[in-house]
Amino acid sequence: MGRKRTIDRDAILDAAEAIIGEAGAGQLTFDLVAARAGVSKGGVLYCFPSKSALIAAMMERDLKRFEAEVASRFDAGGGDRLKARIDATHDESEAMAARAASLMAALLEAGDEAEPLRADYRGWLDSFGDDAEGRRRRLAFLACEGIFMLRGLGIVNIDAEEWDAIFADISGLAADS
Amino acid sequence: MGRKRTIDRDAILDAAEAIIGEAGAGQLTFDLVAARAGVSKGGVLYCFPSKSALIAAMMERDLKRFEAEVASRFDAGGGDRLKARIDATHDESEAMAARAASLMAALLEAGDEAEPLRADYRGWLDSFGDDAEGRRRRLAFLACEGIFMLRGLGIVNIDAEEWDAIFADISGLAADS
DNA sequence: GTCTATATCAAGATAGAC
DNA sequence: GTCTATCTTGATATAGAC
Repeated sequence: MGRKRTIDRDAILDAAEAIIGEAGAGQLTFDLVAARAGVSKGGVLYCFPSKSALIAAMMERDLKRFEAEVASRFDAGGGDRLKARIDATHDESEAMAARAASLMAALLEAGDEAEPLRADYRGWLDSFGDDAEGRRRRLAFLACEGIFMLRGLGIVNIDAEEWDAIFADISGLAADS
Repeated sequence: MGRKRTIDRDAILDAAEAIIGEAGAGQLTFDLVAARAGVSKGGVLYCFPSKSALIAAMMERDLKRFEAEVASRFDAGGGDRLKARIDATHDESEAMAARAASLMAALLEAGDEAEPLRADYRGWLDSFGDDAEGRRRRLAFLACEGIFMLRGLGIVNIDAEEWDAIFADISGLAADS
């Protein structure tokens, strides 16, 4: 919260998000972001010294939001973190899902900057026990990721009805089979 | 099979594949591809008029290979196409899987050129019935895609043991639960 | 310390020579 | 049908204004 900073990092991230939402990750350029955020290109680069830094920052913000959403459902609900995560994925806006998937894809080449994301996923995979229940819940987790990515990457279009049906099945598998 | 064409399209695709395999999709440039294939940059661009066309061609070739693999397992095995596909994914080389996932990601912005891929996935989703068995098999399909993408995109590292265990569970879910 | 303006360089794409 | 020369855009580095 430094008093000195007059450029608003969040405003830049908002602008970048808007561009991705409207035109896709391929259109994300410093020129566009700068224009949209009302900052000079150099100013953007001062805050985010490379494109992968910018993308990593967007991803980190989204990841935090998503984790907060999961935590809130976890606290409200029955104490099942996996169920909270599945429900959060189910309800996530299409815009946020598309952004998440394309950011994941964009981070592919970014190496170290994707670490928080990798740690999150590795943690989930390690959280399942080796017994029948743990393995069943791991399948539910993977199915949730599978449909999330297929939709987010634009590989399949899924209407609300199919989406709800699939998540009902995933929840069922996580809960009991 | 045009007699006139002296540039070997497959040789260009081989070169592009080699680059992605060694250095990642981010290093794929026309200059590198041309040098590696022993053709001029213009020659490459004559065959593949844009980068997304080149990527789509790589993807289409990989998709054909994969479908052939599935078909061969389907013919040899017990007549279960889903099982054939799950097994083919399980056994797919890490190199091909990484390429497949990063090509999917790269095709994100390519619009129409990803159509064959979309059609393939949509066909799979539509192939499952609405009864308990169909829905269970759909979950197995999605879990298979989930782990495939998470590994292919480099989001999680999975050793052979974990990989085999997961696919054993996926096969079990597809077969009976 | 924070930011703007400008320079540089790589890479996708095009036009036209051969 | 293929290749060379060239254009254009976007990512990044630098110089210096405030």
